[in-house]
Amino acid sequence: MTSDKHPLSGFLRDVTAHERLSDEDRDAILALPHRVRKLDPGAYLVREGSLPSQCSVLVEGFAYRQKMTGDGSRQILAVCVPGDAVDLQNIFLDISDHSVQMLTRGTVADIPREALQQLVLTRPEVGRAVIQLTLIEASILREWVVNVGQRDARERIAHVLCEFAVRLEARGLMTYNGFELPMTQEQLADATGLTSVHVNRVLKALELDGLIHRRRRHIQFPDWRALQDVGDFTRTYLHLPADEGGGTLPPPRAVEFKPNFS
Amino acid sequence: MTSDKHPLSGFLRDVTAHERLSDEDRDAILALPHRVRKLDPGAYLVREGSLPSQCSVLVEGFAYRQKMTGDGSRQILAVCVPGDAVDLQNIFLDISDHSVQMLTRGTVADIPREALQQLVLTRPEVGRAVIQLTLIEASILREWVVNVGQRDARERIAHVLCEFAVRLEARGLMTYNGFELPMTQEQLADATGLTSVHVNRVLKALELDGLIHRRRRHIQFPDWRALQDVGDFTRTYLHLPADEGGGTLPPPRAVEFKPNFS
DNA sequence: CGTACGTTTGATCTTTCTCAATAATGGTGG
DNA sequence: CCACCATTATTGAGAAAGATCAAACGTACG
Repeated sequence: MTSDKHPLSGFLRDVTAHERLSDEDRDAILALPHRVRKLDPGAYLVREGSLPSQCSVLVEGFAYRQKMTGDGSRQILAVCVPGDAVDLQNIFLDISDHSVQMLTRGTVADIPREALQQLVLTRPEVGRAVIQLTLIEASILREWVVNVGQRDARERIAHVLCEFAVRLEARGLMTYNGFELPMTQEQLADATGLTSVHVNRVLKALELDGLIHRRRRHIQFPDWRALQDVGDFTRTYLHLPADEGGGTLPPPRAVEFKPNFS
Repeated sequence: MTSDKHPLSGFLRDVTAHERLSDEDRDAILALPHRVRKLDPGAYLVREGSLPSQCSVLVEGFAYRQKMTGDGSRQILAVCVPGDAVDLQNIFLDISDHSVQMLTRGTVADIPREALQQLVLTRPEVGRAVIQLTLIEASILREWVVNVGQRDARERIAHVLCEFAVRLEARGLMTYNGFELPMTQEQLADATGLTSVHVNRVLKALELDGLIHRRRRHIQFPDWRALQDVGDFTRTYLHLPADEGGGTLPPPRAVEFKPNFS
């Protein structure tokens, strides 16, 4: 067990984000049997072609969904953040059609497949909430198809950065009006259908244009609105609960740079 | 009402494809209240941004999911075939993140949202079956990301054709070892993230190489195995029920061309 | 302190897009 | 049944975005 916090609390927060749940339902979720594991970057949570006997919830760290083509190239399909149930897809399907790997070091909680199935099928409100989670994932996936299918390199990268920013902010994972990009430029390339070389050039260009600010892997957004425009980004498809905002990065929180440099 | 066949029979077949259902559950599905409508090509079944009050099931004809970018280009996300519940996504989500339009003339059956919600939440086995349908849709979507993100034009087109062929065959909609492509080359382009001009050239090339045979919109597959190889196609991601076959187009059914021509 | 991995940059090559024009097709009204 | 119109399909030539190949530079970590 990790510290004082219940490993599934992030998951519970996620599940209840869209759906008020009774205390009973909430307790039932927290009472789910689970085993906590620490994992290194690259470790597999799900392997394409396998039948997983348990469903992992990401507790700390980041992971990514991924699928390989016949000639060995890789498409990254989604980035999982803490709280995400990493393979809801596989609760009711018998063969995993893609893999999930850790992006960073982190910890997961494994829940037996049957326990989760039972919970979802016997508690209608929990069922509804979990269905919503999978539908939102599908919505994000649709936007990825659009991103990779219709936008040019600059737009794609800007869009992905916006998506990360908003999703991380929604879970309070933004720092200094920016975030620690958990992926290499090569992984970013595999997520956008580009080459790492080209990703590098585009990042440079975005920075030159004052749309992002990079310091190591930390990325900040000096002009959040402009970046959204470049990336053709609108947050609706994320189906975030507090969607009254209308599309701004929460409180543009006094754009402060660490004055170390430049 | 159309002829002697129950409008929802195709949907029922779909739902029960992966999950044995009790007679009660089956009756409950067929007893769903619904209204049948005839629609012309281009008619909207769902409009992005709207909150649909009912869920349409496609009875006859084809439809497609679609999303527009800010600069007006369109990405086709999926093609719906008869039997598909066209907006399961929207049963439990309040704002549609994409549109669905008819591809051909056809008929749909509209089911009130609440009726379907009730059915899914109160009958665990039906719930499980419907969740499976949405998960399969997500799986297909993932493969589309891969297709558009990692494959070159020739591979993309070949892959999409293979997917159509297998999905149509699974519902007995193949004729003469081929099918009637329900879309223009421009729509095919929007589905693959290419230009209609380029789609045209690639189709020609595929035909020259003896991988497909075109006669009007009817497409046949003289060398089904080779086409799958070119398109890097494996049917696993479709999660078809009878998945013992291993990956061949059902019975290569005595490759017969209409001897009209060439 | 050196090795492995990630980033950055340059030069060149390909695929695919754009623009533009011409031919088929299918459907419609007379 | 035929002429006509609006789509859709096809083809060519030139432009561009992004890929590929190759090398140098940083940085992190054992």
